[in-house]
Amino acid sequence: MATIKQVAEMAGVSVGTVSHVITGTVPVSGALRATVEAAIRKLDYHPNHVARSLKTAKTRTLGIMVPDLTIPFYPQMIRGAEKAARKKGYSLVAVNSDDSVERQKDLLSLLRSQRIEGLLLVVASGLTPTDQIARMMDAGIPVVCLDRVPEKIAIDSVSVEDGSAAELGVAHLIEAGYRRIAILTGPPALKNERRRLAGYKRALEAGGLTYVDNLIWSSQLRADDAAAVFEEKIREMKTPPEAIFTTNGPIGLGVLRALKRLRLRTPEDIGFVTFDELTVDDLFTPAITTVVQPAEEIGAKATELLLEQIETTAHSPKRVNVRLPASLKIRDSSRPLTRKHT
Amino acid sequence: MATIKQVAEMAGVSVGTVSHVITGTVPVSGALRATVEAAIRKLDYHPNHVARSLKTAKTRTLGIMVPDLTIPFYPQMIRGAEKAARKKGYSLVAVNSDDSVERQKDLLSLLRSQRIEGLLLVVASGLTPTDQIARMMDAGIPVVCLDRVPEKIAIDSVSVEDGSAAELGVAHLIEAGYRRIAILTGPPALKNERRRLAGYKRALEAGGLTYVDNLIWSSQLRADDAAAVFEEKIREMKTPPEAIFTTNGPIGLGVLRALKRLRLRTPEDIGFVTFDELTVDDLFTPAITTVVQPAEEIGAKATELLLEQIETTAHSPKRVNVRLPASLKIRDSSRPLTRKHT
DNA sequence: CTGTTAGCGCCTTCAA
DNA sequence: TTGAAGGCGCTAACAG
Repeated sequence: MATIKQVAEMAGVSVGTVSHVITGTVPVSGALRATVEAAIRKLDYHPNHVARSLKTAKTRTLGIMVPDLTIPFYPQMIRGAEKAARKKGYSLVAVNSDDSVERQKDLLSLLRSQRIEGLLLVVASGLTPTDQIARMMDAGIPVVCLDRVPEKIAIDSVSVEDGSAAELGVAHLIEAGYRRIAILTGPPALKNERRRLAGYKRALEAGGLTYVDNLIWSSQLRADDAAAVFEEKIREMKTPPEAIFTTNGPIGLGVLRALKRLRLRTPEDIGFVTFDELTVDDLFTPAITTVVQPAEEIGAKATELLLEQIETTAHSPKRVNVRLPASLKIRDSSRPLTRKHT
Repeated sequence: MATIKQVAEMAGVSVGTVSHVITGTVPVSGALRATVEAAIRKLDYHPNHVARSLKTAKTRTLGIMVPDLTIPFYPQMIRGAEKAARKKGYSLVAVNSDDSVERQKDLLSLLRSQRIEGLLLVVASGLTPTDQIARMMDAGIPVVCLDRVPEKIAIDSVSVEDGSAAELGVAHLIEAGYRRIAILTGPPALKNERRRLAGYKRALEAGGLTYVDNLIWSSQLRADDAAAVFEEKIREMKTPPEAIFTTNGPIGLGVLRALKRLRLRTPEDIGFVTFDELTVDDLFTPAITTVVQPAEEIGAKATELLLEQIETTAHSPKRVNVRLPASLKIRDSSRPLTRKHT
């Protein structure tokens, strides 16, 4: 690998001059610039970011940590983040925590060693060790949380407007004539899940319905778990609910599997609306009505926030919590109810 | 950010000693080790990888470039690569080229500046500028290609066994009773596509069928394009084929869309088998029979190959081209034909 | 075992 | 506009 010194030699100038033409911070005469550039090409020289970073104490690298790259929501988010970062000349190093607090800890440490200048974080779903994050911020590395907003820590965040997004979905079911609407959320330990539940309640109230505790269920964030919980609940009820609302993708998928096993059709036997797209295209059935999060926007917005913090030396103490609106993609699973009900 | 010097000071030892306890290359007495570790914790010290890399000329970082993070195949591949890399203490920086040769060029340059020690590459689908890649290898940075195998360049690669994978799918259709089987491939410029086409032909021959040119179609690698080509072909034929085989996911999706628009059902009106899973779960219909590539394995195997090259200084000149077998996931769209045919 | 020290490649004053 | 030189944080000899 060629070094700046070799380039300087070949061009017959000093390393300083080469550095100047590369960074463009100091003017260099056209003639010299040309010889230098020729040398760069001839040697296939690529400035050593490592050395540059050491010198400038700036890596121009951001970290982004997600729980699972294979959940479609996250690659979309990453794509949004990457676009925003590149626009400002930053690179992204993406890591996935497998939703494990342990791994998250290791990776956080790794990212710090790599001297990322800022972190986009989707926290792992266990009890988030806030001290890890706090230490990062103490060290002057800005952190913006996405999607999941951790509690007990003042931190910038960007996520969907949980409450109104859930309201959107549930209100739609009510409007379609469904009355006994159950909800299956993720762990109540997650703030987002609680806010989605709150949105559900608000929608019911606005629709003149009262919520009953035994229609409010929760499970872990895995499809299998959700399927098991749902099946059990349905089995132990005399009359099943008219519709089910789920607050995220994996759980929605689990419910769908359970429905199949229970030989229940949607919407014929039960109405269904879920957070997050369950499949990649509209042409598959059952066509599920979904509350769609603006994944790319979330990634982009979070990155902008992060870069702002990085680039303004001023340590602004005010926390920003951006909430982006969701949209509703209406499909078959929430078709208006025609049967007679109370 | 604390430095090694501060740690040394607090622990009352030399930087050398601190370095020794960190790297573990030189034994340090238990007592000193303990004080040093205490200092590290107290200062929240994280070794500066940037400085270390500069000194050792090793970044322990691999690059991986894919055309599109939102195609499910690639995140799976990345996951496999990441696991394999982490096992050996390497990190991955993932970038996506948007399938643009231009962007690929920029990113290759960026990765070189970042001093990655090896590259896992899925080439962008235009005319791959092999010189870019060649220069990389000349610079001593090993490259392993995944999925798409570029031509006109001797390079290690890991991908599915294109030919036999296609054979698998087509033979299955034949066995199910289909006779006039059309194929829609991606651009013939891609070697993989040509090999899949060859597999199709082989399967036909083995089944005692002859292939006819007007049942061999190709389109760009985008769903829209595939849909358009398929519709046009179907429209201009007097008798449509009994089945269609597509050689990758986006194209398969396109055909599915076209079928819907044409009001053709599968398998009732036309049998259908495609490369790559079209949806995330089995419970959606139409349930399409697919040739499934071992995505994670491809990523893992490629990484192992790459690391082997990195860690053996010996510049072994022999090229390895690993081909992993695909499996067939049989679903409804290839149900045995019951109608009478020739 | 422990300490000392010379760079790794680059950018950035500072002088010329 | 150009060149010379210090030092970023760390590791790897080497010396003690």
